[in-house]
Amino acid sequence: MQEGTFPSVSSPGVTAPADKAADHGDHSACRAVNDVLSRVGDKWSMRVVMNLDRGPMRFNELRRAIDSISQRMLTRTLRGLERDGLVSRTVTPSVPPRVDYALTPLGQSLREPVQALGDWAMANRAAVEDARTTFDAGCDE
Amino acid sequence: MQEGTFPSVSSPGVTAPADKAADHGDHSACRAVNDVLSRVGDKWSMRVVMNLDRGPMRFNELRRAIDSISQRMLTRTLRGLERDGLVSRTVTPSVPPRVDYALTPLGQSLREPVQALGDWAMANRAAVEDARTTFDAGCDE
DNA sequence: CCGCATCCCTGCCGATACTG
DNA sequence: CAGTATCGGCAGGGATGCGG
Repeated sequence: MQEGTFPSVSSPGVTAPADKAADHGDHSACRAVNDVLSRVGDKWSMRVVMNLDRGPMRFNELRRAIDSISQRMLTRTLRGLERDGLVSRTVTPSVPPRVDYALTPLGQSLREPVQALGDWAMANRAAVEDARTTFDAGCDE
Repeated sequence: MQEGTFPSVSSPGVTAPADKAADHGDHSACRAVNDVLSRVGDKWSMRVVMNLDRGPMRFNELRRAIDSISQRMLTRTLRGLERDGLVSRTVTPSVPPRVDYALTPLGQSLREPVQALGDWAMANRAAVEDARTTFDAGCDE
C-alpha cells in the first residue's frame, strides 16, 4: 500500500477533465502535502511532538523541557498543533489552572515518518556538512 | 537546546515510564535534525527534489514543471540544495548555455523518508482539515 | 538560456509586560 | 500556572530589470 508517488504538479493546463477515480484533485493534494511539510519544517512543532511522545505534559513542563523556546512560541506552536488535531489540550479548572497537552493518535502516527526523517538527518549529517564546506570553499576561493 | 534527542527508532506501543530520557547533550545532532527539517519544510525544496527524481532537468524545464515558482526562488532553492549536496549542477558551455540539475545519491536517499511523509499527508489530509474546521468553529462560536 | 541584483511587502519570531 | 498583547528586527519570497 505504499505506492506513494507524490501529487506532482506538472499539470500544465488547469481544470483537467475529471474522469479518473484515482485523481482526487491534485492541487488540493499538493497543498495538503506542502502544508504538512511546513508544519514539520516548523522550528518548534516537532520538538514539541517528540517531547509529548513520552506522555502528556503541562505547559511549563514543556517549556522547561524545550527551554530555548519562548512562551509566546510555545503557545503558538501548541495552538497550531491542536488546530491540526495533532495534540489535545485538557484543561483542569483547579486553583492554579492546570492544562495538559498530549499527542492524539494522529499526532503519534505523524511521529513515525518524522522519526524516519530524523534518522536520515542523523545518518547523513556528516555528508551534508561536508558538502557545505566543500561548496563554500569552492565558492569563496 | 539540550533536550531530547531524536535517534531512537520509534518505540512502538511503549507505555512511557514518564521518566526523562537520558540526555546526551548532543546539541550538534539536534541542530542537524532541525536543519534537515527546515529544508524539508522549505516551500520549494521538496517540490524540486520530487521533480528531479524523474531524471535530470534543465533550469527552465524545472521552472515550467513547478510553474508557480519564481525564477529567483528556483535559483535560490537549487543553490541551497546544491550546497547541501542534494543536487548536482552540470554546466555545458554551449551557445545558448545549458545547465542540468540532477539528484545526487544523497538527494535520492532523502527522497524516501520525505515520500513517507508525503504519503502520511495524503492519507491524513482529510483528518487534518476536519480538525481545523472543528477547531476554527469551536473557537469562534 | 541562465542567473544575479534590487525594491518592497509580509509574516515569523524573540523580548517584554500584563491579565485571570 | 497558563495565556494574551504589543513592539521591533529580520528573513522569506514575489516582481522586475540587467548582464553573460
